[in-house]
Amino acid sequence: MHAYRTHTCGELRAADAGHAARLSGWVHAKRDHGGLLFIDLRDHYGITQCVFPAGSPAFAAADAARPESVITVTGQVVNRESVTVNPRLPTGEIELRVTGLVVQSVAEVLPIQVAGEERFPEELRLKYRFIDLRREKIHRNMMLRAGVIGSIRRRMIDAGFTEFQTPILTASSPEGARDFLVPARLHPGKFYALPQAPQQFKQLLMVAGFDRYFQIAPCFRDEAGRADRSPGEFYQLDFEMSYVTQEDVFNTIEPVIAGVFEEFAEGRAVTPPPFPRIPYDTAMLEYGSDKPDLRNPLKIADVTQHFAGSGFGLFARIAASGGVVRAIPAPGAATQPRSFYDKLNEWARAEGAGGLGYIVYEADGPKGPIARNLEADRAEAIRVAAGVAPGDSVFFVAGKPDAAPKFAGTVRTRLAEELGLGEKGAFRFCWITDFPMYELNEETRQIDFSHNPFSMPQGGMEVLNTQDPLTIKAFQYDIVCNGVELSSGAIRNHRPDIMLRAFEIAGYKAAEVEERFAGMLNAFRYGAPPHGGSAPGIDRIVMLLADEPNIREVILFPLNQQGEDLLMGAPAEVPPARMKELHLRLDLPPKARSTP
RNA sequence: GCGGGCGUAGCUCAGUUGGUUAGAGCGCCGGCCUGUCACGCCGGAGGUCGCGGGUUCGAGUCCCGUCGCUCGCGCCA
Repeated sequence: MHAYRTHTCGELRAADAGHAARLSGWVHAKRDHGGLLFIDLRDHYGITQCVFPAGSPAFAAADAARPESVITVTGQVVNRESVTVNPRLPTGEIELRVTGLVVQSVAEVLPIQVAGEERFPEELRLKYRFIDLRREKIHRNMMLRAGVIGSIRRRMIDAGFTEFQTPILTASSPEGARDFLVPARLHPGKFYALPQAPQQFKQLLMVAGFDRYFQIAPCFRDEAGRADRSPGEFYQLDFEMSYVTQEDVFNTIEPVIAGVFEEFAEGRAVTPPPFPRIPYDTAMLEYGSDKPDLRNPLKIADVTQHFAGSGFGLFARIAASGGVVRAIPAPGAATQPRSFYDKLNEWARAEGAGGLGYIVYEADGPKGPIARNLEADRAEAIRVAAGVAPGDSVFFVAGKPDAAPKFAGTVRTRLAEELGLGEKGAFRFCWITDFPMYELNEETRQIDFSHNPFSMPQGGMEVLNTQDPLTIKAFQYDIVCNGVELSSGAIRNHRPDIMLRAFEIAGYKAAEVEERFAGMLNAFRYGAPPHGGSAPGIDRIVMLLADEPNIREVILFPLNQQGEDLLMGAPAEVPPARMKELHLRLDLPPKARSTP
């Protein structure tokens, strides 16, 4: 018999009864009945109940076995009597009657428990991640992650993409975040940067003629974490394609994304391709966000014109001074008590809004403080614009054109929650397209790139030379699922002349651009195909599929919010000899110096 | 960098208006129990109430400072 196991702990069935078997695993739970003792033995594959009758040679060893110790048990597979069958275990029809037990490794008292569903502080879970990862839910999350990555890889290869590994030790990339730097021993005073994304490399691969590239790519950014954003490092499905339009990119990647989600959806609905394409301006109007959650059926309408010059003075004045009024429908809310409206109004003030106006459309006409001062035909026009019927209400957000639409989006989310309108158990995808190429920096009053400076402006060189920069759209797009931004991508600017002009508009001198992006610009001067791509976040995809609110639940060994690895003790100081070798000397702030 | 929340036993948490010896569940240790499956029952050990200072006859509780964790803003696709 094999030294450790003839079967896994998830394998034995009624058909194995009567046979000898050997299992190895962790002591998941132990139930001592005096004359009879049970051990639930657990491994990666499942749990098998092991029985130790009183007086058997293994009984004493089982009695002494500690939870989470690793043991090997040998015995006979026996059918359980019908009343003792456990239908919740796949192995529940049988048990192992143990004749021999060997302890392979003793576990000390555990800082966190594996069995059960108690919640433990994240700090402890990360410090003892190797124990935490034994727990059922997170163990399953990691297997889901591996399955998702495998599925993505198969589907990308089937779609004609080739996987390449791009450098980890590289130069600072222009993504906009802070770089992680690595001192170069052979070049005193110089540093490598870890890639924020393989952006330039994948574009160079297109110039090199590989046509369709992808990579499950590690990306490094020295920025703070969030619940849905891993600090330090994360993974993207990075891909790029040559000779494509924006629609070609969408049509190629949609079946991959939808296919992966369907494969792991477990009954949850998935938007079938083609995903809705929503222009950025429309998204900001109708959803008040550039990452709308389409499970929420509510759509915002602009009703500024209906309040302009109306009898409702407050909104009329806002409209007259260049402000906007947005209407958010509240289906069926006409029957809500007054307290419902008061509560929301109070909430809106707490959120920093002036308030939250509303009209209740009852069967005999519009009601409420606004309706009392508003002309009947205007109230009716608003009802039509908001797409509501008698029995519904409409809420209003009024204010400056930059802030009001976004708060309308917040109200849209809150109303769907209050009214229980959000679709459950579904993955609703869309593309947000036509992002503005430039935006006005409020502080400096200068024109900045609003997203990626390397995307192609819609209309090319001509619009750059003729159009107001703030009205120019880029071939830039995001893929959004359930209000989560999964990726951003673009058709790239592969023309050095257009790129230099695009940078010139944002205030960059040609010499500066030539120097900073020498590698890519140079490559584009020797025959570059039109190309584009995107890079959906792997961690966020798994997070959605695992239905986890926190990205660290789908990462094996995540850094904490302070960017520390509590298990391995990183970051750490380095010995003086290494510092000398690297020609580095510390110049610490007073606070860090006094830290032990 | 800024703001909110939290910090009491190994873990999860309770602790009233400031008042005697700070509690419960899980875990741990010991005992009982032959059909449990997060077994059950009895008993026990275990506490610098994050840390420092202050107010008070008296502080887990009030005040100030500080540290840590977490969520959010800034930052970041």
